[in-house]
Amino acid sequence: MAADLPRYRYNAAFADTIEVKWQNHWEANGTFEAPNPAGPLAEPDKVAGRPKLFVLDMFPYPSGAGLHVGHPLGYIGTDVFARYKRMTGYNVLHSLGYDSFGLPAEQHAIATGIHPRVNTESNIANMRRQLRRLGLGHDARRSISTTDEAYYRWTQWIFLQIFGSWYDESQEKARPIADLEAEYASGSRPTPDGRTWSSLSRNEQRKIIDSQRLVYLTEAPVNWCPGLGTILANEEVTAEGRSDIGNFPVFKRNMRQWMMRITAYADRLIDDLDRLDWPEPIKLMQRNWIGRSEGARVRFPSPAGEIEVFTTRPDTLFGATFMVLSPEHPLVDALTTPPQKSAVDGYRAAAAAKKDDERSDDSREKTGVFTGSYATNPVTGQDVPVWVADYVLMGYGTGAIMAVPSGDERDFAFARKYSLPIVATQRPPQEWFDARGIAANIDCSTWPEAYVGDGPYVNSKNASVSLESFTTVAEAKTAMNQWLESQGKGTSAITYKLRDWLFARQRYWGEPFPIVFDDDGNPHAVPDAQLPVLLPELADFKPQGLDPNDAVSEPIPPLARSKEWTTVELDLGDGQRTYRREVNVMPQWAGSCWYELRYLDPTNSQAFVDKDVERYWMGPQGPGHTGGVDLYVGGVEHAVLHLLYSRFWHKVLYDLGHVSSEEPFHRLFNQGYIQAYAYRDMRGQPVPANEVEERDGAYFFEGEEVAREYGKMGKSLKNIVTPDDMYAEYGADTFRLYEMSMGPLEASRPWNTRDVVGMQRFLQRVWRNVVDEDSGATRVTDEPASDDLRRALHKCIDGVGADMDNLRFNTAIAKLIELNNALTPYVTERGSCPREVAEPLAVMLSPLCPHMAEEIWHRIGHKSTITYESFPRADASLLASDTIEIPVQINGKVKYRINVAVGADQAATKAVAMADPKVIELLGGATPKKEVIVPGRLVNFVL
RNA sequence: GCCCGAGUGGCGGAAUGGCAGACGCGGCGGACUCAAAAUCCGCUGUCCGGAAGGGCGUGUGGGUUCGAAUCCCACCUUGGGCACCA
Repeated sequence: MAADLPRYRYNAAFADTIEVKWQNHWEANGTFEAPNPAGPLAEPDKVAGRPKLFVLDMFPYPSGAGLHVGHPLGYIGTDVFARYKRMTGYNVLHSLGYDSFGLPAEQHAIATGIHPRVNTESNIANMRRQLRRLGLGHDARRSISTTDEAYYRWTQWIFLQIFGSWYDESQEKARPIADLEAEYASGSRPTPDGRTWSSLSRNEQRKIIDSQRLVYLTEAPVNWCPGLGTILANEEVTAEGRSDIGNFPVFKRNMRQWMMRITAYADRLIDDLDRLDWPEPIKLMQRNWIGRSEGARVRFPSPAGEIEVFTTRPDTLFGATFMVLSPEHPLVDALTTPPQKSAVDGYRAAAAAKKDDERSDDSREKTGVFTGSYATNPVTGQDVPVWVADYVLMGYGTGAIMAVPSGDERDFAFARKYSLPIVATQRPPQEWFDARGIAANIDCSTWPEAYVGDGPYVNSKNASVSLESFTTVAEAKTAMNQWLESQGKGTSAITYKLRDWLFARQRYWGEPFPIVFDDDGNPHAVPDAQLPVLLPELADFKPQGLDPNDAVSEPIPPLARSKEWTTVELDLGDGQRTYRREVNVMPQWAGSCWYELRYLDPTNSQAFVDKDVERYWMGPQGPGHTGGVDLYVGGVEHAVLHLLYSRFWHKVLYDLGHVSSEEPFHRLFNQGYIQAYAYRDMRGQPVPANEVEERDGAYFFEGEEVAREYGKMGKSLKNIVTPDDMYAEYGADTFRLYEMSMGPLEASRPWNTRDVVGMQRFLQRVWRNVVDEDSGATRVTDEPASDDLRRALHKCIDGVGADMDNLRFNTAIAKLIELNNALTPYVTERGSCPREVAEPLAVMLSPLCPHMAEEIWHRIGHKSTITYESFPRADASLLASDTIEIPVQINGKVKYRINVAVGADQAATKAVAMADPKVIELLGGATPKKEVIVPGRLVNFVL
């Protein structure tokens, strides 16, 4: 019965009382407000003399479903780290804002008629409430939302900075577009057709300039769904080429779109990865996404004109025995001979019906058809047949390849299937033949597969070039590239998989473009004084649905509906004129490309961030350092897109001199995910996970056996557990502690509510050791602790500090539990708790469970917050003991343990071992063949 | 198909070349209680054995080493990512 419980028992109700009390106290006192060196939040005297630390969580979307227990994992981790670092003297900036534009709010608005802003703001309010109750030490003044007009004013401003720039390849940086125009005007840069700048019409000049901007309009291939009136992502298109929603036809076609020239930064985005403190797998994913490949463009003469291919292996050109064109390649018609026409047309029709990822399925057998024509290999002069195959995609390289079956697995399989010639260009090493059980030879008819790697070149010379003196790919590539260039048959080239970023959406709930068009269709920047360009109020947020089968219609986005908004009178230097506004909006990525910068200076109305403030929090920390956020924590799902787009925007801002850091995120840490079990009944319907019982390894719901699966938490799987459930049952401190104790931060793990109670029991024991449960009085006294307890304390301090530095909160918690387990019998026996243990224990606990620590801190007599107390330092003299127990092994197996003096050398250690009666017995009079004695570690006798 | 992770008690995990299983959950036994809950104490990898003690054990099979959960090779399972990228 609750009435029988001690009045000051630490339980959920009591935790709720103190947690809410301290959350209110911290808020009222601005406990976590971080001072800036300059600008509106400047408190220079508080900044002086402290190192800085900028800790950042990935920007959350305020979902209408609210948080489940998986969401705060990273937020708790960064909070523990930030709180720990405050205790070691750092000026820590930690805040959290909301990435609040986006599709779900818009779809909610379409469904309900409620304005997306209303819905978005209530979602944010709910998420703020859930997170506040967690006790996160955020600087609330810095919490911005991308939908704030004061925020997206600067998103638009940055867009205009990018729009107002071009990439100067010679300087390898972005520069203002005015510089480019000045170069044309002065004649230092020739115009494309050689006419003088001043002889061009204004429209001609505009075309030249606009085509070089970092943001530009171009025809780009998209999935156009006229029935929905919008463009769809690949994943929104079904295998049948219809829309997921509404089942309307989808047409793949080119449409005029805003693009961002991220490809201009491809090399820097790859190269600067080397200077970042990121997990290697993430760097690898970015490198692969950018996909830099160095090779050559080679031209093969053919009856239909030259066919250009890109190859990464120009050194194998002598082995190119056929060519393959993508079915969409423009020369296919001209190359197809009359007898082959029906076969080629049929193949092309079949390929057109397939989706790219289907064509990209490597397990699928390669298919193709012969065009009937031959091209000429430019190094051998031989005729090579030209085929069409759907595994070659038009979107990559030139849409045509030279096939070298001896050196490429796909080409090899294709050549075998269609009996095309295979000529070796390199001799594989002997081991290669041995491993495949065939005699070494360069007759590929005996080879079971292609050979890829270094090896002496064979069959690789003509009258003017020979590769046969080379043994490595790199040397041969260089030589072949030189020859191709000297003969005018090709050029060395680098291609990238990365493509420019499609930056327009036919939606309502996004940032409007600060762009207007004149009567000639030329885009102009909206003057800075007129930012932000606000979203117009609308009654209906849906894109205009059109005739579902009209493939050539143009989208009518929601913003186009407001006639008084789309038309605007402006004076852009040519007098007052009428312009029409851009009616697309920006993608959700825009707002998340620079949010970390706004946390630094959230209220600045003069600049997106004060330069001194940016330099302080994010500037380079030494020569060659990129600068950027000191710790960025988030899930691996953003490995490519968000992290690449933000890096790109940041580099543009750096080039234009707006920021001092070259990279936005210096150190990246990928947290794991919390997942959960879900259960389905016989019909495959999810059943409530919290009502499932386990018996003998099987699972039952209402008496019927159900199947268990493991995966995400979600409403539809009926396995959601929310932070609110945890606050009600255990309190925030227990919840925080449990999430941190489940495993290392980077690991994914299953949620198990049943296990949470262990952390609550731990906090109860701590509480009871310091406070009398019946009276609420402190049990802390100034009596000194015993030597043993003091040693346990310092061992704990030493270990916990190291674990916190390395984000190893799970083992830090285990060490704190051990200390408390040592303290418990001590307090039970004496009825009091030594202050010299209670205080450091409270301080060490405070990053993890700040409310209880703050409560204890005040109950034992302190008046100010525990937040800025110094983290305790271990006394080295108390860490060492006089003797140490080490194992004695016989043949590498532990048989016995001996105690030796700390610092004993090999001889002394051996002497102790050999003198021990048990060791003598184990040796049984034999003389060891070998003795391995590692001082301080072990003794091993090999008999 | 390719790339990158991960496989340790009944469960989450600890140990990153030197004592496998810290800490927590669960389970078993005990104390307190009329009883139950809560709390506290003890035990808890597995096999053989009455015990003392011993054998075996980190997905599987090999290898390196005095010594391997840890390093190397091959395979299996599983999670994530994806691009036939020429």
